[in-house]
Amino acid sequence: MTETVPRPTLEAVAARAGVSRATVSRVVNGSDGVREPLAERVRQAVDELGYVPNQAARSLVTKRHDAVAVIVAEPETRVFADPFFARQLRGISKELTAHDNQLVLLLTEDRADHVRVGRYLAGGHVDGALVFSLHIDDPLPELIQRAGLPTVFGGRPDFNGGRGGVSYVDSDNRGGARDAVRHLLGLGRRRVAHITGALDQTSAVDRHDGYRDVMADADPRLVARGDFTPASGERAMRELLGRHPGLDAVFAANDLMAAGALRVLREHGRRVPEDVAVVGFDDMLPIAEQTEPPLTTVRQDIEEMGRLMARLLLRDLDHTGTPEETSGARPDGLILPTTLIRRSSA
Amino acid sequence: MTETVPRPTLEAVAARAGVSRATVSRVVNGSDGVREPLAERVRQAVDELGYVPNQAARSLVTKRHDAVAVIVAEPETRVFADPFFARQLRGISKELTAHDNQLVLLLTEDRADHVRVGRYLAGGHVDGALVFSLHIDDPLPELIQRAGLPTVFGGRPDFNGGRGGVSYVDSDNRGGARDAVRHLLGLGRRRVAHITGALDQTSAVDRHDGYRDVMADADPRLVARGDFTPASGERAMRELLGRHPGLDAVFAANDLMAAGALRVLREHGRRVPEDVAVVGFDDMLPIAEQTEPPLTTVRQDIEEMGRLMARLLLRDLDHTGTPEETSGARPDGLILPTTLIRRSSA
DNA sequence: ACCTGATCCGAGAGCGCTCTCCCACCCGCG
DNA sequence: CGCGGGTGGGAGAGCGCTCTCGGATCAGGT
Repeated sequence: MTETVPRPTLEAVAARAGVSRATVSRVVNGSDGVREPLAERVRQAVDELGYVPNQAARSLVTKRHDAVAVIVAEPETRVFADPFFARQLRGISKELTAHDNQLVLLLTEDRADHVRVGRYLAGGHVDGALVFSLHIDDPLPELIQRAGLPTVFGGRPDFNGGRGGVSYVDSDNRGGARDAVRHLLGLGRRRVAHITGALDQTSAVDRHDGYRDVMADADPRLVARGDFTPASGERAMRELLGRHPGLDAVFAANDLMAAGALRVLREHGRRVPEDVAVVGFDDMLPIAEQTEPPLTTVRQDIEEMGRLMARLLLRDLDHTGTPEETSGARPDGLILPTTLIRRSSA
Repeated sequence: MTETVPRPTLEAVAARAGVSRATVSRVVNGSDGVREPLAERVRQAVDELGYVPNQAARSLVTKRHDAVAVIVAEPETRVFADPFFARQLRGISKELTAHDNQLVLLLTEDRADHVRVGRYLAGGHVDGALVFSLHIDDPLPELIQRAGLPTVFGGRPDFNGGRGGVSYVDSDNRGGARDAVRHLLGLGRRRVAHITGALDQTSAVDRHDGYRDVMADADPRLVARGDFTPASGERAMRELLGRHPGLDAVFAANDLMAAGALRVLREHGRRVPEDVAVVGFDDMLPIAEQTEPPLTTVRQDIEEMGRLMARLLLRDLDHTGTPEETSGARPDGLILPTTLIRRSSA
């Protein structure tokens, strides 16, 4: 059926244009040193034959692959329940394709996968890696750094030995949390509670820190621990209501938990926002818009985050010519601003 | 900092083991014809040097890449708002890595991207493609098929000239819809309305067809058109309520629209499920569980779908040796069963 | 007119691997 | 004890490209 037509080679193009392989190569790769009439003839031959360079042959000699790995650690299914992943991927994809790089996706679940990923990276198939490590003490980040590939992390990683020189992109979780709490204070609320996320993730820790920055001397009983799931939001809300019935506001570390909290508040006859104001985090759509009432929340530009990760990495990869600059001048972390989205819940 | 140590080559391993390159190659690729004492010596040399084959050099001669492209067309952002994409990707990823294949992700948005994708596929970087085309009359599928690569589609594609021989994996949208409607009838409902999805997608068409299979002679005014968004669900529900106030059940083509319908029903003082029973489609979490009341819906095993797509493709790719079998015996479509998940809304 | 230098292009090596020969060796048989 | 078939292992070509190097060409200066 589909006859596998042998693809034209550099040689063929050269023959047709009546030049040497070297010249065709020069034209194809856009290097100067080929005068106009000749260059045009080559370009025409390329078009006529529909020539496309063989990437394998090329990287065999250049040692570049124009490909980067995106590694997503997802021991839990939860990662996949939210739409962030896709957004981030899209940001990355856009930036990558704009620079003619391919995106090789590596999804990992367990230790066995880690080994595989390590081998893959060491195997020199890609020029760099973009890594999403969600959990503190995840061995993956270190493992990857040790592979010696240029790497950018999504979300602040937490290395045991903070060696510095780790580049990453993250949202301003702490600042966003501060904004959320200040907004509640601005509404005249004084007993602002907090439902934390899973504290084995830096984002949850940072949001909690942001809350404490503003509510430094608040009653510690105003803080209940959640794990980012809706059920944990409900549980935490009940807990808070039980031990601190007088609370007049809640800042949940994500929208899912905020949605859970909302349900419990309604159950208990508390009106939102009149009796208790609620603020979430993420602006996870369509959830945040669909709660009752619609959720006031902290938005992070997740797609931009992906784009920046890719940009950072690509810039690193271009530094091939200057070995001296490679060691110093590394931009450690890049923090993206967040925006408070005001809906009806606060 | 990270000294780029030159990776050991086949040559180096051969030297260390005291054999020829060919022998090492044989051992590494698991082909027989190397006797045990020698083979062991080679394996040891491989370990000691930490040898990893250079994929570029390998595919240069084998013309295989052990990589498949996953192409996602997403002219609209909507695709990214739902978690399906990620699930499917995970299914694909699992199957692929189990067979030592890489996943190259290609996200497209507009015509320009189509050209790029076409070139990429023609460029022979991957052995096959997995394609998600969401819209009828999307030019991408044809374009990809023309590239001559083995391809499997996610969701029933809609070619103008139904040439057959197109392999795809899809959920049993029609059967699932029938189940949903029959369930409503089983509840004693008689005036069952339907909110369609965007009818430029085969999934929406099929679900609509399923509804009509069961409600063949229903009042056509019981059908309102939506486009899979929550807002369209609300709009459609209002429309239905307006022109057919006596309806006692609604089958929405997805959960997002069902959630919108639920809100409108509440607004109008209709109790769910007492006055109006509601069934959705997708079992999109966490939405489906979080509505009030929790949604009865049709679940599709989205991860399995991804896995099957990959499996189908890989099987196709293995058929390299037998050119005769390639033309015939192609499994056109694979339809996955759906399950009705009973919650409180119906 | 001759030399110098810059510029353009071609020849050829070689990237790391696979795979087809082909030779050497082992065994069993006559 | 020699011969043939079978089998294990090596030699070497070649996949399609890049890139260095050197030769040719051309211009300008003296």
